[in-house]
Amino acid sequence: MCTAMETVYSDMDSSSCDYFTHDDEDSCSSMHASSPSSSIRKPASPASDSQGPCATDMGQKKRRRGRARNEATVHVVKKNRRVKANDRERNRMHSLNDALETLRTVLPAFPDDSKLTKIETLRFAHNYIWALSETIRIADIEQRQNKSRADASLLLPSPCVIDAPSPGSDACSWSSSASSSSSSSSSPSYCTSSPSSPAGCFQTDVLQYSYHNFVPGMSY
DNA sequence: TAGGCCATCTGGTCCT
DNA sequence: AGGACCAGATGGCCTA
Repeated sequence: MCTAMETVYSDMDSSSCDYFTHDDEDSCSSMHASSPSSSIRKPASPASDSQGPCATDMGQKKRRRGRARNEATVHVVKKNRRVKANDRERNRMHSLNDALETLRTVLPAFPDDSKLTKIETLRFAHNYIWALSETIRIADIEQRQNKSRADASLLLPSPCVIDAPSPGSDACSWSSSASSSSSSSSSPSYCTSSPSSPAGCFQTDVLQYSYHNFVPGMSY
């Protein structure tokens, strides 16, 4: 980690970077202090400030030296601003990665699969949402058909048939169970439904499909 | 060793 | 003015 950073910084010192020129000896150390482990950076101490090119002798060339000091100050201000921006950007990317990691925990985990990459996570999440939507849609159609069949034949309604879909109802059982089970563990959520249900068969198929294929009509 | 993935830095742009 | 967001560049690590 540190070696990589050192390489980057050393390379940048030798490049045409405006903020880290060759006379900027402390740029590397200050950047190291802004590593992800510590956001506390060592401020420019008065001692190091006094070691500047114009700190000791403010004699005859006072005006000229004053201007040089101004330039140095502007340089330091720019550098500090850059360091702060880098720190914010790092934190922003970390929060983005945290969100991605949270998304991974919600997605069903398949055995012998290594960690999904970022792009795989996003694509699988898209497909997974599509699969869940399809499952709910199919289950809803199925439920309506059962109800109309029961009404037509004047038979007693099946115990599991409900009149109106509601949160937690059978029509939504898989999606809710999937979300609840996968939120607490990484076990495959497609095993939580009743295997005898056609929707259950569909959900497994559609989940496998969502994992291994692209959603129809989806462009990347 | 090439290629994929990732973390980080950087400068530009937009927004508040 | 400063922060958020973005895309490009760069270099390290890992794997086939």
